[in-house]
Amino acid sequence: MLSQFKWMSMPQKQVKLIDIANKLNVSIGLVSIVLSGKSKERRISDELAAKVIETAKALGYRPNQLARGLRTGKSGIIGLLVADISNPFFGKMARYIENEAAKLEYQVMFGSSDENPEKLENLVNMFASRQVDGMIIVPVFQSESFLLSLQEQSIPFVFIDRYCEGVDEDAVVSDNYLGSYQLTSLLIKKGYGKIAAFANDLHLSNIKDRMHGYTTALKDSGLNYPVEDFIFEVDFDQLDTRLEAMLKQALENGCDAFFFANNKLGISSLKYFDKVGLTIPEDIGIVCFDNPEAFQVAKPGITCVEQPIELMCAKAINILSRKIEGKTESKPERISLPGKLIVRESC
Amino acid sequence: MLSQFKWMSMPQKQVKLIDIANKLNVSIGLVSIVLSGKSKERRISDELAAKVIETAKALGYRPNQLARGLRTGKSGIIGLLVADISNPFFGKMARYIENEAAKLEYQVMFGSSDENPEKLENLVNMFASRQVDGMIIVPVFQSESFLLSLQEQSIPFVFIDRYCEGVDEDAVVSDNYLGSYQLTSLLIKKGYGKIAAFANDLHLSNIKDRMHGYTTALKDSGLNYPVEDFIFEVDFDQLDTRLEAMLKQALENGCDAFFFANNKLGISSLKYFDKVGLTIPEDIGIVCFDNPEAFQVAKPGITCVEQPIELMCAKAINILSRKIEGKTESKPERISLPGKLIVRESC
DNA sequence: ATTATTTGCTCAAACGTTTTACTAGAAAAT
DNA sequence: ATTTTCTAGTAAAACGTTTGAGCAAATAAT
Repeated sequence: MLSQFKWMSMPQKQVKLIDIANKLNVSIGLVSIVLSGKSKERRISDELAAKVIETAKALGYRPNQLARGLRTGKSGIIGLLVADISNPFFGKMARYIENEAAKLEYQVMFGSSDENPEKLENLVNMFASRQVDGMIIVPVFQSESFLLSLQEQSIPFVFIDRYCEGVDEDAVVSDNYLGSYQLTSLLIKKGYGKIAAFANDLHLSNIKDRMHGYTTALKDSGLNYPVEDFIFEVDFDQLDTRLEAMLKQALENGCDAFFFANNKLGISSLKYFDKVGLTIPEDIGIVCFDNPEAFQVAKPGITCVEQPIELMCAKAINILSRKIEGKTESKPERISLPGKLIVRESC
Repeated sequence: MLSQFKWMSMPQKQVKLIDIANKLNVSIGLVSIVLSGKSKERRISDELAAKVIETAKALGYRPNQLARGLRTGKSGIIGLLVADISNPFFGKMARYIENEAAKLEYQVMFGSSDENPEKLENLVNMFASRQVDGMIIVPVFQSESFLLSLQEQSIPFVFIDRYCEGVDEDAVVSDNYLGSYQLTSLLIKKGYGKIAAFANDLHLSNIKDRMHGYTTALKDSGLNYPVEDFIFEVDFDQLDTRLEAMLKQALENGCDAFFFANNKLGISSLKYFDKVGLTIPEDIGIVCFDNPEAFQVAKPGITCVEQPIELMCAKAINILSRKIEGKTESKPERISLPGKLIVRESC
């Protein structure tokens, strides 16, 4: 029985312009003109154009975007460089970028840098090699020099989530200062006196701004303690090993409230507090940047600031597409969009 | 001041093979040979090869993958088609696919189908148009016919998360039957008598298998009630509007326990139960497929089955890469990998 | 000393498009 | 009747690679 070997059937070459051209005895260029929608301006007769379109459809023609891209110099691809696509925050970002890009007929390639400048560099180079029309980049610590060199090359990009100190490029971020100020102020208003702040990497612009909001809120409230004793830095890759020790340390320092600079820190800490039997908000108060689903089902719910991810992505794609089209009329701008304060029961 | 207009500086054309060739007064082909690592087999002298590599580095050469791909017929890209990249389950999948693909020097493009067959078809066509070397596809309801036609074309793909009934292709899924059987059995063992099942789309193979595990566990325990009255189907896009009504209905039907077929249903329902003041596990028992972070911080923690996503992705890439290399020796296989039962306090 | 082989490189076609320049014939203007 | 303009199309170069075929010089074999 042949049917047994059905999975061995095969090839069926891709149909290309020349196949259509041959079938209709016209030139290959004509087919190209018609199929790229230039029939009018190149005054191809309507009947012939119709015939071309028809046979293209009949034959199942699909343009080869590699060839097209090579010829036109546009790949129709946007590169998205996040820290880690499996982090729900970046997952959402990817989705909105995908949506916005699709509106402009772009497709998205992504890469996860893991906050590692070398990985970022490799990925950016790969993307450039693939002739992406532009990139949306979450910059990482110590990537300035490379990103500066990237600026010299003719490929447009915009930062998202964070900006990069030494690199004067467009950036779209949420208002990290404001959100953190609000969260910290809320803790203070609720009567918590010694508030610890936990962050993953104090070098990143978004984290810096969040810490700035935190410290300023403290100062504005007249709370004066050696702030540096209350700011804890713990890398994501040390989360399992170092976080608990630091939380314990903070508690020993007399902290009765916690400000977490992002969802991963908040979630991991929540597990710890549960383990050691601290009750929220009685024993300790908690607030956090980001609004993952976990904060909604946690008991009590966690007060937080939700970032305007969709808006950020729309803005970013908007700016990027203008840059791609060469409308580089204006100086790079840093757009900072306010998030939404969500008050729950954790403080 | 010129520095004011720094952002207006520009172009710096991409350097290509011919630039290197000219600089060294050698042929363009030679440069290509050296840079693609074929110096030995094409016996280029070591010193010249070294010089080529050196100047390539000095000039910052980056191969144009569009041109390369056009010539070689390989793009080095794998397409990943998920239902929604912002769903943490698929986010993790994307990450592991990215990792595994990177090992084989592939890059990943993704697309979200939203469980919509037309979107899926469009995305697949776009990917094919971009000459992806292969695809990893989460098939959706009513995409059989299109996927069958895709089989006819020479582009290899493998299913992940679900298989597609009428389409005989390789698939890597988690053991949905087993996991669901375990979860349901656990509920029964704990003494819950009337167990409702909630699913998003009863047509999908993974959901079918989960329901099968659920019903079989019931039957094996001698529990006999009109199962169809206890299976609720609610689409993701109806989650906000219909879910609550169905949960209420289930409760009115006397259900004292719930089996949720995926994380989104579980999480949303959790919020509802909290709202109406039902306590878990006393009033009702709960189990769920998937292990999102929310289930770890929820109080009580939610008993669930964690899918072996990383392993699934490794397997999928493995199979796909073999297909890409044309080693299509064997009949398509369906690989089903067992997940991990995580018992918490929700039942 | 001739022939055969190896070494180290060059040539040019090809991949599938897009697009500029051109042309043959028809229609319009002189 | 000749020139001009328009119409509807063709031809061919170009995009940046890879690669099979070829070739001259050097080395080895006879």
